[in-house]
Amino acid sequence: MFAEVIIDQDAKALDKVFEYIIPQDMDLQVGMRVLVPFGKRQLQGFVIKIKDNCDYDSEKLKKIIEKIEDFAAIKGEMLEIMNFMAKKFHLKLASILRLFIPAEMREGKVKELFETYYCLSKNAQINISKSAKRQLEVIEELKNGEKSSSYLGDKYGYAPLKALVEKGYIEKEKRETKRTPFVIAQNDKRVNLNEGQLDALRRIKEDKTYLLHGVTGSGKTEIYMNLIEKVLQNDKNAILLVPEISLTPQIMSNFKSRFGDNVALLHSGLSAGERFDEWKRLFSGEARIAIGARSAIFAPLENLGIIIIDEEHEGSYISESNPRYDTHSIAQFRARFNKCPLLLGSATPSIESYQKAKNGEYELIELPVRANGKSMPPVQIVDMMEELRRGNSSIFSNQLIADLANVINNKKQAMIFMNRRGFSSFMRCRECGFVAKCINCDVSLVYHKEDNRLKCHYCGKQYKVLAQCPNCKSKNIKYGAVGTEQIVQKLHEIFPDVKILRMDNDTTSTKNAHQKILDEFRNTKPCILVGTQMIAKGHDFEDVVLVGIVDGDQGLYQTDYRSSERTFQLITQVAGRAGRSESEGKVVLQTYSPKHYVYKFASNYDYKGFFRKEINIRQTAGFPPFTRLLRILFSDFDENHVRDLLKVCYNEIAMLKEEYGDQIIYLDAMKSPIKRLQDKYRYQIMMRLKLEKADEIENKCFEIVNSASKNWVFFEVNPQNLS
DNA sequence: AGCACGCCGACT
DNA sequence: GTCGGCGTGCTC
Repeated sequence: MFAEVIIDQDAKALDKVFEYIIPQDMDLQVGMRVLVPFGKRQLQGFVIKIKDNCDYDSEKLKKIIEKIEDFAAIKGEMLEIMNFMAKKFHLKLASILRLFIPAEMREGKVKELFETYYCLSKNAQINISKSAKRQLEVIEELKNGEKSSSYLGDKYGYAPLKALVEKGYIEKEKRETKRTPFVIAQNDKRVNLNEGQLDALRRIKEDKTYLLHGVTGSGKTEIYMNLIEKVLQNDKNAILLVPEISLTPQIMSNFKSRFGDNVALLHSGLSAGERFDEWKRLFSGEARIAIGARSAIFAPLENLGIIIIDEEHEGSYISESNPRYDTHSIAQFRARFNKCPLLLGSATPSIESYQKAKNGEYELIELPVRANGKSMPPVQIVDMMEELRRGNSSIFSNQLIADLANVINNKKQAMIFMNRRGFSSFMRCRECGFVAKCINCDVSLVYHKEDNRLKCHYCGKQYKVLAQCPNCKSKNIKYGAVGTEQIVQKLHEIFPDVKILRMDNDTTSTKNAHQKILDEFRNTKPCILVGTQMIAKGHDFEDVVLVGIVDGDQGLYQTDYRSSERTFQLITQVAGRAGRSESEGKVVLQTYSPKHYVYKFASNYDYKGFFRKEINIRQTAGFPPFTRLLRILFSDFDENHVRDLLKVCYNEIAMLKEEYGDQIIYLDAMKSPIKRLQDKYRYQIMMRLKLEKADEIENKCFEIVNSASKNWVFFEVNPQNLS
């Protein structure tokens, strides 16, 4: 018998099947990891197939040395996923397989942690002299149940333990320790579902994809819990994906208290060991619900009864580094493989998903009202251009300051939101609000400090920096953005006696910083919390009565076709933080483009209106979901080398135009916006394709690039942000 | 990836 | 003459 093996090395040259002889006495299964001779070395590999005959020269075949584990770490379904991903995302097989098992296993340090426990021996006549005080104390302690050796040793010393064992009064037990991450379990508070929720529950049962469009606070989580409960009752398993940023202790403990040890939590706070333990609990069937960020889609569960992606519009579901994949398609694949529902939930679905729901590709379920019956807080749009004209050139409008003062007087709380993502910034006229855009692409130009130029990230066209506004001739032109730090500082000047907390990437780098800031905020009144996107997620603070969005435009001119969509999503989400309880809430939205359609729809919480407008624009401008953007990234230490390779590939791809004509809407080669990263020079080919032949063209491009380059080249479809 | 083979320059 | 540089090619 022969085995097809993928060598566990992340190199292009090894990205193929190698065949080996299976020794007579070895009972090998597909999906097992093995040690194989490879040239002069011994390497680890994954068995992906077992067969009777071999395709390679049988003289040259070598024997598998040994199995690494006695079980198949990669289950059958995962191999299917591997093939799917390799085709769809153009990835190396080994790099996909590595996603399926915890890092802990791969390093070759599969350490099962054992801990010794002590318990009282059954029917032993205990007779200890009064002088052995410690021993008596140990016996007392053990009457309440078993205790770990480390605990007892620490408390009483090891000598008494040893003595008790020798006398046969207590017994040792070695047990594998499950480092199940500690979560504070709350009471499992069950809520009565409203009619909308019940209807959703009834409908979600078939082998298809559902889009649950439920306004903020409409009780989506409760639906998820009920669906998962039903799945467990049917002896099936479930995966729930949440954005990393939403994996707060509150959310986790909600699920823990509802489902107990059935839940395996996979989040970034876990140590490698903890992650491995949770993986094992899923693998063995001990845990049947995987909850985690995007990589939890690879949970080693079989017989899935449902897959849920919460906040489906979140960009973090797309992996933008190393193995680049998008979670939606993998979830889709697994759901179809298991013939179970895939549920996408969001208050602000992505344009792509909503379009699919409109097409009938997904089934749309709507929850138009909040579970508590309350309406969303009113949004007041403040025209910052008008403020400027009135002589207020600070970052805060008079309105926002007045509202903040009011909050402080009433000993309530406020959140100030700063949308600052990415490192690039656009150019804007301070007088008239003009923003420089590319003539070809109608996206905002990015200001590049190092060569003092404006560039279009979609077509690569460069422009001279403007000294004067072409619209109003003003010279008051601004580049760059305000940061959270600056906001905190300015607020301090205005409200010197008020506690102001900051929460962003800088202040939450340490392990529990996140929680600490939130706890402090919860217990301080009045208080202002200033932060980035991370304050926008699922934290309910009863006394937050004001949400201020300092610069709504930050996201709007982020130079990509999704910027309006993201801005809408963000405003809706941030607004949802205000007035969660009895107190009335309010949102103040500052903008330099008060007439922009995003603000009109967002301030009315009109998702459908926004969708109609946005989908129209996408269609007219030829952006996804009506086209496919393709980015091929080349990088190498040797700049001449990348440039040559780029040229060769570009020329060959350009020839595809003969064959495909206007199917290729746009094609160009350029430097990548980040020209050098980790000492490697980066160049890219950008393409925009019509959908009909997009797969075909993409595959041909891959073939061209793959055969021209000895290194791996990265393909990205509809990239989130270009760098 | 990593290891050998191989074909060029400069050293005891 | 030989030692060692790294370019190229192979690993079932």
